[in-house]
Amino acid sequence: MMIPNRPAADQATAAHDRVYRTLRSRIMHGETGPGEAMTLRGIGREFGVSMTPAREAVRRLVAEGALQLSSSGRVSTPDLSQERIEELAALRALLEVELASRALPRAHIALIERLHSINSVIAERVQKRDAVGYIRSNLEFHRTLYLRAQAPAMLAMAETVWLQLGPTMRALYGRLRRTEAPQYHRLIIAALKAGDEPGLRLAVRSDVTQGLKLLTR
Amino acid sequence: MMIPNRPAADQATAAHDRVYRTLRSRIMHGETGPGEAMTLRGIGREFGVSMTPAREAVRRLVAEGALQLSSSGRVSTPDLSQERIEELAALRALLEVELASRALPRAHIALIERLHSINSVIAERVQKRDAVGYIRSNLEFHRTLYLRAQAPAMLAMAETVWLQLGPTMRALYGRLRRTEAPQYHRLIIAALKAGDEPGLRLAVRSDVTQGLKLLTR
DNA sequence: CATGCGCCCATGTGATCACAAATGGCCGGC
DNA sequence: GCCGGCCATTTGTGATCACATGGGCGCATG
Repeated sequence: MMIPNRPAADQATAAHDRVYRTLRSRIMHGETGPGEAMTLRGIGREFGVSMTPAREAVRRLVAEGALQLSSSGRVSTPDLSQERIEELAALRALLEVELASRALPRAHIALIERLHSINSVIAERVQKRDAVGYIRSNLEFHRTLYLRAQAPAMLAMAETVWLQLGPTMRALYGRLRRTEAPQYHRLIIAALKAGDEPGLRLAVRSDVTQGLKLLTR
Repeated sequence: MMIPNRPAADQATAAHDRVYRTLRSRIMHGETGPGEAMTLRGIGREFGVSMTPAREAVRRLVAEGALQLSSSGRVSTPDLSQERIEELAALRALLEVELASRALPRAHIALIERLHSINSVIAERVQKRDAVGYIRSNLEFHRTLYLRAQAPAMLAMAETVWLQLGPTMRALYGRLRRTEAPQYHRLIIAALKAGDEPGLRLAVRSDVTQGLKLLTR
């Protein structure tokens, strides 16, 4: 039996939460491919915990759609159907356009500069063909903007959609042979600067659905 | 009418799933008030299971926002702030308008008749001052319509919002001294019959946000 | 060589136990 | 009479165990 040492005040998070967060980050940022299987004992072994916290973390991720349970209880990252991907993209558009719109009146210059700097990180990742890094920075760009919307429930929903799309996104951006930062991010920044709400809505919608388009053809 | 919660494809469900479904239904339909506390051992005792399945069910409900964990891990139904309620109402509007819009081209006469019949059940519940029955039938009305949208992910998100609003809804409709079925449901049905999409969007939006209005004043 | 069958082990599920922390009430002091 | 600290009990967390089941792999057979 493990000795439940008290690691003082720095690590207040429970074990299952640490497992949950790590797995969630992996899935959301495309570090695991679609249909990848995992076992509770395997997770427990990796994190040095028993099956109990592993199970709780997995349950939570299943509830968020980040993982799938087969009929026999086996867990794996979901392999999304074409319709499901389109639906999730539509959800992204719906939610993120609204979030951007709500963030617009609160977007002062410091935010715009921060977005600009994240955008150059994205360009860097793109040139290095670093898919995971690209996805991570791309999501950071969006999250940074949406945080200004002061709408935590809505942002949480958007992140849930990102999570579900995570494993698919790597495959998606893998076949995306681009060498420059996404053009629509520049449009988003421009619309923010100009206070142009219709333009912002269009730019966000385009940015969010662009990936889909090159998957369906 | 019984609870048409799920397609009922699986009857031999695991214990934690039975606990989960029961608690979820209770919370969504306003059978538990806001801020109500529960214990894992208590849940286990009620359902005749150990703490393990109770914990899994609770974790899942926490992930969906149906339950809240205090800093010490105590679980309770959330007591939503005013801003949170408004945000969730905005989410309902956003998602459900889209769902209704997608359902419109697929809404044939049988669906409309079914909605009409559910609506008379609602009227009955209203007259009996049966808050839980009212909420249940009201959600059934919406779910019946949205099922036609063929957008399971979007519907799941809408249900998650209903779940989060559940405990608040009873308090809400408790102070709603109405004696007739909601007028906007009739507008929704009329718009469906006429194939009037803008009218439908407006009617759904109005129906969904009406409850909020009488809470904020 | 291909195919089908059966067995073994890996895997998920749920119960129970040990432990630490928080909670709530009780008692004593002021 | 009121307040504060102390202790018993309740509660969540995580480990371990017993059990049923499904999957995969090897072996036998046509």
